[in-house]
Amino acid sequence: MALSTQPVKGARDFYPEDMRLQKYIYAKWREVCERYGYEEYDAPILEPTELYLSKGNQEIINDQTYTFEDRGGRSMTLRTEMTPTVSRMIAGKRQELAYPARWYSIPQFWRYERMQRGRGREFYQLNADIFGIADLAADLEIIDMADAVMQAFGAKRETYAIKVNSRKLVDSFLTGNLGLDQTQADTARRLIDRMRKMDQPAFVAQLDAIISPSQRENGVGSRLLQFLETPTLNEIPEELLGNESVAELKLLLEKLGNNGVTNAQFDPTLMRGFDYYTDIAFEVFDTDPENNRSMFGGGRYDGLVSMFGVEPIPAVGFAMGDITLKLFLEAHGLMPALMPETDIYIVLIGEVADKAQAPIKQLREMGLNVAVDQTGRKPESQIKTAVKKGIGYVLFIGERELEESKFMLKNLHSKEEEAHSLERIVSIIKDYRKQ
RNA sequence: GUGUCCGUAGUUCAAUGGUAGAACGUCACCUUGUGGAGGUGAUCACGAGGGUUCGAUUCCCUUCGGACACCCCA
Repeated sequence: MALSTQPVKGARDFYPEDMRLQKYIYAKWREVCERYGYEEYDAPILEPTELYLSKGNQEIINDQTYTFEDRGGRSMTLRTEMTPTVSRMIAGKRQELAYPARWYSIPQFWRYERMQRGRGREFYQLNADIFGIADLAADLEIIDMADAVMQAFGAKRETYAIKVNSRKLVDSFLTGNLGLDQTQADTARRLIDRMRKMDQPAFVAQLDAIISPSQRENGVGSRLLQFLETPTLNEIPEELLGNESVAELKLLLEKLGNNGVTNAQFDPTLMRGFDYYTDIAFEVFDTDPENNRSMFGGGRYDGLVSMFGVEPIPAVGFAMGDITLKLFLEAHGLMPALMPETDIYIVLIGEVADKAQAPIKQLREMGLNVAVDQTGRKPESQIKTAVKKGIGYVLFIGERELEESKFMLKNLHSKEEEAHSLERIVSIIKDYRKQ
């Protein structure tokens, strides 16, 4: 039986045209991160399984990771997210780093999942984190940067919304104001996370199942519902007016607005998992009703670095995946027309391969990306290859050109052609690149 | 893990219980220094395995792969 030409299930091959888009995305990601002063880092794709276990969810490890034993009997896991890894790196050099540390990375991740739209088993994510700032300023910067990434791809603010919530606020409301115990609060958070996907009666029924009869008599259920339906922070229930998280959220949204990020809004149902986030959390949604999905998000995770047995370091970060981003770009007509990297395709005419080496080399030394056909086929076929590759120019090299040191350059879009010196060719191509 | 749908040339599709066609593509030639048109020719497929059957690409089962939803989403 023949070997399969397909990539492994759930993973993608990046053919050159796919890679071109990928490079475009990475370039934008890098550009924005570096504009905010973030430095790029990377780490191994393999981590010891304990790194993920210590977060406490055995089921995730068993069912949703690529985990195996290496030849030394160690349990290894292909990384499924970057936050534990970057926290490990920060913890490892905590004494010598200059804080605040602003780091970003574009790693590949593997999750053993059932595939569906916008989710494969292999994907890339931009991860950006800031360490060492406990103040709201860090949350502001991260959300502002997440927005800047969307802007860099040409997204209009009405096409996406940034929903913001505070884990601290929700926790203090559930356990403080409503008097739920920790187990109840955890269960309630999971339920709230799904609220937008359920109908109201089903939600209320499940909520009633969580709270005790005496709590129900105290109006716990209806108070929670009232909170969850808060449209804006100005309409927050009275019992939360003094909560400092409310003031922080207000300040955050106000400052975001001042930065021009006008599409950020409070959403009390936003939970964003329930693992390591400790305070502000946010998620960016596609507002298109056809694709009204959460695209990416982030938040504050002040406790994670201390998992390595060192003093905690405050941290805020976000991550956005390449697959969901591509869906967004497609849905909103933001896919760029990408040019091939090759500037010129050399068509050799006659037996001139040897003599053509010198001018070709000169073109490359002057900074052009030059591909030579090399097949010895007739010019027609060579040109067709260049057209198919999407290359902008063809340069003919035959006896005539070599004698005159002027080479016939043909623009494949305009079909115009003219003989030029190598220097002139270089300047024409460099002008073309700028378009 | 559950459910629904789907697998035919490189691609997009068709037909058929009696071993498959087209379009586009690719390659060659018409046209040995010039592409997108046209002509001629060639190339290339029933995902895999098993079952029913005289005979299966077609029906059934399994498996692999794909799409979507649920679950989950770190």
